[in-house]
Amino acid sequence: MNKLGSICARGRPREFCTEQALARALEVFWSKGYEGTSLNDLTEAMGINRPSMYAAFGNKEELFKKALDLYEREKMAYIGKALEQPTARLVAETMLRGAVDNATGGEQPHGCLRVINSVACGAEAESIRGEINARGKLAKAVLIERFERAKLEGDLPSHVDPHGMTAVLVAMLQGISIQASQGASREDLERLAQTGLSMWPSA
Amino acid sequence: MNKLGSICARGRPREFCTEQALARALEVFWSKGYEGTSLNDLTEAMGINRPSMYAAFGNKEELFKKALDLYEREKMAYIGKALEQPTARLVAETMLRGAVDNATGGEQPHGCLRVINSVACGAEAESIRGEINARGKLAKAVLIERFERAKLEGDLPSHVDPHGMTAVLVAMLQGISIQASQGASREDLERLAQTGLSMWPSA
DNA sequence: CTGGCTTTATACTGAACGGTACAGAAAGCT
DNA sequence: AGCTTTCTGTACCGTTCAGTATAAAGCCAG
Repeated sequence: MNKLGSICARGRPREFCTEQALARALEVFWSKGYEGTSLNDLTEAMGINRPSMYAAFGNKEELFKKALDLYEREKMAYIGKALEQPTARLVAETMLRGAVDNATGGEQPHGCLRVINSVACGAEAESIRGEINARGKLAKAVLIERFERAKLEGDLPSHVDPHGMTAVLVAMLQGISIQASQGASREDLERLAQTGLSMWPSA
Repeated sequence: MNKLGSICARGRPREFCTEQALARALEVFWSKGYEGTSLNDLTEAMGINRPSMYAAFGNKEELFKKALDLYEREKMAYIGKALEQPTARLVAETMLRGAVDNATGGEQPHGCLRVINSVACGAEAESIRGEINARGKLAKAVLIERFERAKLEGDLPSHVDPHGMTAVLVAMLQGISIQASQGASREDLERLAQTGLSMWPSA
């Protein structure tokens, strides 16, 4: 034990930065999806070899979840900002613009990590899909609550259905994600967002 | 050669119905996606063994494309009906309702075969994704043309952007598909469609 | 019946997958 | 120094994948 009680790094020190490696892993998962990413893809992008990855992150699934946490912290921050907006319309506008920015931020447009993996393929990814759907359900509930408040505050007409409104907005966000991963240009997506916004009910 | 020139089935006759087998394969692809479906899944569902499948359909990829043809012929017929509707609003309504019906037709709701596989994972499915995106692009072009006509005919306001309108409608259809595959109920999806329709611009 | 043709069924191939055993290398502790 | 602890690199494990070689089974024409 160290006399000073300091964190003593015994044994050979790690030769890579875990945060940087996680960021690299996120990039790969983001462009290829969970199942489409192999351990070779990951270790190559992370610049480490397999046992190091297992020691640092557990396994492929845990690595993905940690990458997903990072993704939500960094790339989905606009959702938090959106919910703080004063009107329902501004909530929607902030989310739509955030989704477009997020989808077209990289070299070539690619869909939201969540949306991509919520429809993943094999039985291998069942747990991943469950995790993502749970997080999505939570976000939906928050949006519904926000739109119910908007009705009370009068910036959403009384005839609208908050559940339906949320489902439509989420559908637009999912559409942005899918069309981006299908190769839509930034202009295409901006027209989608703009038109969707022009259809938003006014109080 | 047969004297009568009739189709003479030489050799051992096939013991299964190809159309029925293809329909079974479609069911599996529809619920598991292209990459999520293994040859074991397929042959088990089709009730035949591997070499029979290869002899009858070529390989997994060709089998999928034939299943996709069948899917579009049977399950996406509503798109043709939609385009024939007299107004843009009715086009949208027919498509939205058709998508909801299609997604909730089976035992449990599952997304559109196209949407599911347009975001498929690995490099294995690159060709599949290309095929699907090409077909989707075509459908989008037809919709844009339809909405341009609607503007000329005056049942869509002059300020709307047909490209944007199409992208929004397609996003709603994709959203229906994704939310269905995430386990949304029929009621959820109907509220999505209803609310989306209530936002449709009136002439 | 015999020979030719096609579908069956079994069992296999090579490659890729996620995950790991093991030996060597690099640091701190006593 | 010598020991312990942790990380690195290689080489491997068992499993699953799409696809196929091979031979038996079934049907026709002659």
